[in-house]
Amino acid sequence: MGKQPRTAITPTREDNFAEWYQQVIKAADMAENSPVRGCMIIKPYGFAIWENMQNTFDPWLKEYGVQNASFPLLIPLSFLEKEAEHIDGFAKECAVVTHHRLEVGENGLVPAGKLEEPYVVRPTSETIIGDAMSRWIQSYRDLPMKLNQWGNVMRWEMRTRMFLRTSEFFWHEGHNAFETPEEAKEDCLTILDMYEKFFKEHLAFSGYKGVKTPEERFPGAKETYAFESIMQDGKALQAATTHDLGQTFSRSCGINFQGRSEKEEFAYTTSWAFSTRAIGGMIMIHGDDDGMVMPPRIAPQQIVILPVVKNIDEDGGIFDFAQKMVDELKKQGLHAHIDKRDMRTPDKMWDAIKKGIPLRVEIGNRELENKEVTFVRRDLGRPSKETISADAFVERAQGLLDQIHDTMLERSETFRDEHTVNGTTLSDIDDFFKADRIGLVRVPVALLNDDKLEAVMKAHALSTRCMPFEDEGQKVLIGKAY
RNA sequence: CGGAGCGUGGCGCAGCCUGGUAGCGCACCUGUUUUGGGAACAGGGGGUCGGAGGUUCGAAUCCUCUCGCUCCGACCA
Repeated sequence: MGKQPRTAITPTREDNFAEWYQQVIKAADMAENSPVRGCMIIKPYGFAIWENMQNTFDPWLKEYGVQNASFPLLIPLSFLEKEAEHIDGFAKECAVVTHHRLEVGENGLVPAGKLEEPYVVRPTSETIIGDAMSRWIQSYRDLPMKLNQWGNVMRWEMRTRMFLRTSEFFWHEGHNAFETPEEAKEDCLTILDMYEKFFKEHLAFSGYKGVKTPEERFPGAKETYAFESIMQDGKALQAATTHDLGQTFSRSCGINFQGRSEKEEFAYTTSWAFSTRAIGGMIMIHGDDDGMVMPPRIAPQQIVILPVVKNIDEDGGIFDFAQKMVDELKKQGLHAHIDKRDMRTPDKMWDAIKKGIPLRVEIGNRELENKEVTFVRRDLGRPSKETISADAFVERAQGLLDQIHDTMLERSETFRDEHTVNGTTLSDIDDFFKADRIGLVRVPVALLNDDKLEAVMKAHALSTRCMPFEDEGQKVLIGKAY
């Protein structure tokens, strides 16, 4: 191939953000579309990110007293019917299983064996977990009960986008039950804090913790809390939510128990989740025009070593030298590897760049002679190129990764701050979006009662994102969202 | 579900208007020289044009129906 474009990804973010997003996923080899409508294939490099998220977050849940379990993929239709609001929210997007057999017909296989009662492929599991809880909880002594499952759900979305909205997606869904409403609320806030910690300290996401407006609440919830993040195109992304379900589901599912006062009582339940959508958020927050920029603590590959050799079979000792480094780095728990593929070095470099590997190390004869390495930080690019002794690199590696994380988080926070503007009136909102500015507008919650707000929101395809805790419920963020 | 666009080797496209059984770039394979920010030359393999039906001596090209995908919108993790 001849001249390459200035950036590894075409188009650039500025030129066409949506298309750029797709191209980053493709270039990093994270996922691709599948033969199934709205469902994607998560490729090994993409799935490794999800596995790392699980490996990080799951121990935190266990520490908090949550136990993992697994509930059926299929939910009896009648379960969904139990909760009116819940149905309103999900009925339109349910895949339904109506048969249990295939027979050979004139035009191929046809469904046979019609089910008495259809099953719904779970869009979320409140009802079936609630049903189990109704049997498992008999006494206040059985509370609190904290359950979680890592699994997949299906929502027949009209329009899908890889990672951000697919018909089938992976997530974890937690379902807790408590004796009192205070405990349930406390649970929601505690888990929201865990989410914030996870997103900030591991994915380098900035965001706002806050309460959802009634329109944006989970169907059936008394209150929904969210960690709301902002993407480089100014749109908000709900990265994680916790729902205070009050007694809605305990009443419809029959989660009752004998209380301390010997009376029959209904439990207070919560549910909470984040999904593979977080990967989409990582791309849109951190990615640049050369592709993915992976947050170091979640990166499947943190350090890649590129041996710069003339001939892969005559490396002059570079591989041994590099392998010793890898061994040392691995002792520190770092994910380091040598790219030994039979490819040209420049192609390996671009591959590492597009995959967003935080630290790229080059070792050629120049380095070998002096026991040195040359490294480049993905977040800063070429200007960060440095040559230091191999020993020093091994010593500094963890610190460098931490610095990369800090830089990425700081960038994200700066972006959030620069793209959140304060307003006081409806026209502040209108003017902002009329001027094609990107970001969120923070306005007094009193505006929510203004009759004309709806028209303004509709005109610019806006929604209320959340009422940030930091504003003590006095302000609401309004903007576009994924 | 409304609007727009598109389905031709793995990917991106041209060909279609003015029918004559397929072409380009990248990727891939072989060889030589290369390899520190996307290599060069030479040779080579691979598609029947989303699907069905129709018109025609003949269809990727024309007609009808259908399926699917992408983007914008409404809905939503």
